[in-house]
Formats: sequence, structure tokens, C-alpha cells
Amino acid sequence: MNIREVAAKAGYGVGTVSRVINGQANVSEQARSRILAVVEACGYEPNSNARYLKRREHTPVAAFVMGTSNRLFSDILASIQARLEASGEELVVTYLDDDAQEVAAAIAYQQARRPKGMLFLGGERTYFREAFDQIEVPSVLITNSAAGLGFANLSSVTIDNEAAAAEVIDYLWSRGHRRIGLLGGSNAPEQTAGMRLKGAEQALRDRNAPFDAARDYEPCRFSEQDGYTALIRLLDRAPDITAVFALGDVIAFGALRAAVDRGLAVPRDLSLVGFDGTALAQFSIPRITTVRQDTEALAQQSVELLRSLMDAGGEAAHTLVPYELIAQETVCAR
Amino acid sequence: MNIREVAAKAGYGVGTVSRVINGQANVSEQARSRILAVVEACGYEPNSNARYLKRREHTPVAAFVMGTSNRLFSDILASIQARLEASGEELVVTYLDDDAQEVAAAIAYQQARRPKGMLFLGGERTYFREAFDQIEVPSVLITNSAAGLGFANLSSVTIDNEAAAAEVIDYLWSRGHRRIGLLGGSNAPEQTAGMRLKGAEQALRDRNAPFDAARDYEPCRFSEQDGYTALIRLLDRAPDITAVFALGDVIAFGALRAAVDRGLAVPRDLSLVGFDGTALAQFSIPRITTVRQDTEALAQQSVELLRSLMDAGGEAAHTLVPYELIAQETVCAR
DNA sequence: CTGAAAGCGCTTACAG
DNA sequence: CTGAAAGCGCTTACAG
Repeated sequence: MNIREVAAKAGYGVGTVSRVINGQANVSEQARSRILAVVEACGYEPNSNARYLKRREHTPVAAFVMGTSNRLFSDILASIQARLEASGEELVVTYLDDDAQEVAAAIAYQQARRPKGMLFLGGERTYFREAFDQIEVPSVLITNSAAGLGFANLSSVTIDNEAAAAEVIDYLWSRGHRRIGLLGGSNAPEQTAGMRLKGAEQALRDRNAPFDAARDYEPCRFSEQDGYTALIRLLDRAPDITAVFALGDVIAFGALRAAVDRGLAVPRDLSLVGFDGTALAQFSIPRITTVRQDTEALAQQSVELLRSLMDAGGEAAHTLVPYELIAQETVCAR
Repeated sequence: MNIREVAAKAGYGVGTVSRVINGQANVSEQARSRILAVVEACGYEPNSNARYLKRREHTPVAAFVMGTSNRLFSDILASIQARLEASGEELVVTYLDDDAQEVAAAIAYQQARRPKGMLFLGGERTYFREAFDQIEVPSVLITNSAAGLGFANLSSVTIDNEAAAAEVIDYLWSRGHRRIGLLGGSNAPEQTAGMRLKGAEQALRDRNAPFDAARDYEPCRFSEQDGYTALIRLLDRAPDITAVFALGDVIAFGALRAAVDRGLAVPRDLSLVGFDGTALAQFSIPRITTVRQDTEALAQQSVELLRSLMDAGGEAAHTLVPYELIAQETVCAR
């Protein structure tokens, strides 16, 4: 079933059918209703390849997700998809490795499929700075800031990762912790987790805390298993730490299990803070003290920013959404 | 940059360029290398809309995921995407509500985008029976069986949900539990969770257990929060149950938290079994006794079945992958 | 081995 | 308000 068959059945030309389908004004009521009836009866749907080819507009919005086990990202993604769908936009999701080069993947994707827009869930500023100039479509970086990078087609929406991480350190410090371990992400300087690492390190340095990254920081990917083994390694190396700040809930969740398996009571023997405020932290036993990111706000803002960029004339903007340290059950005073 | 420009730069016709790009044999070595050089230099990538339009082959493989918080599905999905990508196939993911009509969504999608193939993560046999005849593209149902439905273009790969659920009941029974509550999914008869419900109910009936679905079963969606509130409702209604079988880990995880908040020690006061064998069960405190599904096998088989269906001549097949009841820390004897 | 031409299914000026 | 025609960027018989 194609547009010609619909036109024939309805007794109009294909141009008129096209106008009806696309809701254009200059069509008679009679033509509209007759054509709509045929479309309805046949269950006709326009071929999107032909449509996009003609409009030179191409495929749907593409999302690149860093890491496959990050619950925060699935939550945001589901909300973004629902919002996009509400306005008739499709979303194509590509999962990348934690340490993949997201911008390189996006460049290849852009060439092949010409998406309307692109969304990055997680990302490293360094990669954007170096290669994003090859990206022509409207894009939004989510959970990291693109401010200062100077790309007219790249907006961003994020919490202030550095400040939030500093607040975690402040919180632990105020509870008497002096030897604090850091867990997760990589030390790639400008990755989402890297920004948190930076904020935490700076806060420790501000307090003249005895922090030595080589000993007190253990990088790992965003998965429970990686968080588990990373904490084991960290404890082996720095057994005197009294608190651990995991740079993501999924890591904290694995670390919590590792601590318990080591015979450490949390928080009595070891305090633990996560990051993201996902269901993992909320339903875990004990509940994990964490930094809550508002996934709905993140999703809503990203869609809005993308849309503004896609409408000609929209300018890149960098939005900060609020975060909140939620004191739950995995930190106690020293 | 389009194929005509490449042809002009290389000094050949567009037909020859097309043949080179598509790796066809009947091209001279000289033409191939000259064209490849131009392609390389310009970073040319063929426009996929035009390509798919022409080939009448259309867009990439589409996956429909039932529910947005189901960790099992994200695990399978990541593995499927990696496998597809290895053979140059793209995957487009659509998240649906737990209770959406996946086949209706697929029909609309098929009309609009003509995917090469479709994958369903979760699904209800009833919907397939009623409407799948409108689907023309090769498809695979994952985590539920399509055996007996008789569609030539629908394969399936799943564990035996009924048998696995019966085994859980058997296990709880052998540990002395007589009043067993069931939690999660809907009573839609042939949904993935519904199959488990069916197997569990049958096993209880086989033992003449005093099971009354209206009282001892509480449906809910696949999320921690829903599992949490569902267990509360179940316990309010049937306070004498000694064990709960949650039809998914994500539900069990929320239920575990609810039990503890109610002052029930798990497993001393209440035993709990999950389903799926995800990281949630593996890292939870206590570790949740669960039925492990082999996500890698599920992913590998689905891709294989889909590929066989896409290669002309492939026949629909219905594969059962093994499951394993993993006794962990949330069940004790009565 | 190669080029010229038709056509995939749409949308959009252009006439009328 | 409507139709006929061009053209989006490819692939693929068809000649040569």
C-alpha cells in the first residue's frame, strides 16, 4: 500500500493525499474526509524512508548511552522517550561501552543516518572539545556540562557534579570522617564521573585531608560487579578508610555487598555514599545515602533544549538542575 | 556529499561507485581502489534513507521492551545490540508500558518504518495470537514462547516459565512452606509473568495447597516501587503467608525492602524468592533466592533465530534455554 | 567491467 | 483547491 494506491482509491492525486496526511491547510473538507477514510480503511502509513529522503530530514532523534547497567540512564531514557513520542518523535538508542568514544560514534552515526538530533547520556567534555565540530545536528549532553565549549548546536543539562561531590565530602567530613576513599568511574578528567572525582578531590584538598588518589581512589565501570571488586581492591590498599564515596549508585550497591562480605557492618565499620538517587539506593538494605538527581527534570529539560535547537533560531543553552543530598542509612558519625 | 559527487571526483559513474560501496565483485581493481580513496578522503557515507527506500528493505531491527525498569531486559538488550552491531546491524529500541499492547505497537511501527526484523522483550501470547498475522517481518519473541501459535515469521526463545515457577513452589514446599503468596505481573493469562503465575498456581493446586488467587496473589508492574506497595497490600490481606514468590527480581527487591520496613526479618519471618537472576538479586542484602535466566544465551539465541528468519528459507523455531534455581539467602525452612 | 536510465515512495513548488 | 511533474540519493537490471 503506497500513496498512489490511496490516491487512486480516494479519487484524488497523490499531492492532495500528501497534503492531507501532513495536515496542510489548503485542502477541501470533502477531499480531506474522503482521503482520511481510505487511509483509515487501508491502515496506510507513509513510508518513512521516502519521506525522510524527500524532506532531507532523515532519521529520528538518536540517543547514545554510556554504559549499559546504569540505572539512572534507563530512568532518564524512558522519560525522554515518552516525551518525544508525545510530540510524534521517535528515539533510537545506542548503548556504548563506559569507555567508548561517544563523539566518534556519533560522527559515524550522523554520516550514515542523518538524525534530526542527538542526545548523549553521559559523556566526556574532552571528546566533545576535540571532535564535536564535525557534528552538524542539534545535540544535548545530559549529566555533564557543555558550557564553555562554544558549540552553537550543543546544549547541556546537568546537575553541578563538582559541587554535589564537594557536598558529599563536606557531609562526611562533618560526621568526623577523615580518611575517605573514592570509588568508580575513570580518572578521565572531564567525564561525568570525573567531574565528581574532581569536586571530591578538591574538597578534600581544601580541608588538607590526607588524600592520595593513587591509593585512595579506585576507578571502575558503572556496574554492581565492578563496584564490588573495586571496593575489595580499595580496602586491600587503604584499610584505614572510614568512609567510601562511590560515584554512582550502581557502584555503591555492589560496594555495599562487598563490604558486608568482608565482615564490615555498614555504616558502623564503614560509611558509604552513592550518587544518582536511583531505586537501587532507595530500596537497598540499608538505604544508601546518595545525591538525588531529578530524572524527570533532566528528561524534560533535555527534550526542551533539543527542541529549541531543532527549531531554527534556537541557541545553545546550558541548564543546571538542582540536586539533593539524601541522608539515608549508610553513614554514621565517627 | 552524495554518490554523484563521489563518482565525479573518482572519474566513474554512480553505478560503479555503488558497486564498490556494496562490495560487489564485478568491478576492476583500479576502479575499486580509486573510488575507495575518494570515499575515504571525503568521509562519504551513503544516505540510508535512499538506500533503504531503494532496497525496499527499510530500517534497522526494532526491539520492543515491555516495561522500563526491568533489569533483565536491559541486560539482554545490551547483549543483543552488541551482537547485532558485530554484523553491521543497527537496533532501534522502543520502551512500552508494562501493560501496553506490544503487537499493536509493532503493527504501527512496521507500517511506518519497515524494519528488517523485530524483537519482543516480554510479550503476551494472546496479543500475538490475535494480531500477529498483520506482521510481515521476521520476529522473535524473547522470554515467552510462541510455540503453537503457528506463525511462520515468529520464532521465540525463552526458559520454560511454567516449569521454573513450579520448581520454585516445589522448593518452598519442600522447606515446609504451606501458605505461599504470589507477587507481581498481571493475571493476563499468557504474558511472561502470567506463565509463571500459571505454573505456580498449578503446582500449588497439585499439592492441594490452600491457594486463593483473589487473596494470595497481588499483581503489580515490574518496578521496585510497585513491588514494595504490592507486598504491603498482600501482607495486609493475607498476614498468615510464610513465603512470597515475586515473579521478577525487581519486584522481589522492592518487596524485600517492604518486608523489612514492616519489621519482618527475611527469611526468618518471611521467605522470599525472586525471578530472573539479575544483579539486583545477586548483590542485594540478603542475596535473593531466584531463578537465573542465562541472558547471554537468550541474547545469542534470539539474534541467531532472527538471522535465520531474515535469510530467506529460515523457518520459525522455538528454543528453550535452561534455567537454574539459585538458592541464596532469603528462604529458610519452617 | 562500466555507464545511462529507471524507479523506490514520498513532498513540494508550479500551474491552473 | 487540485494535479502533473520534478527530484530527494540511492540500487539494479540492461546494454554495451
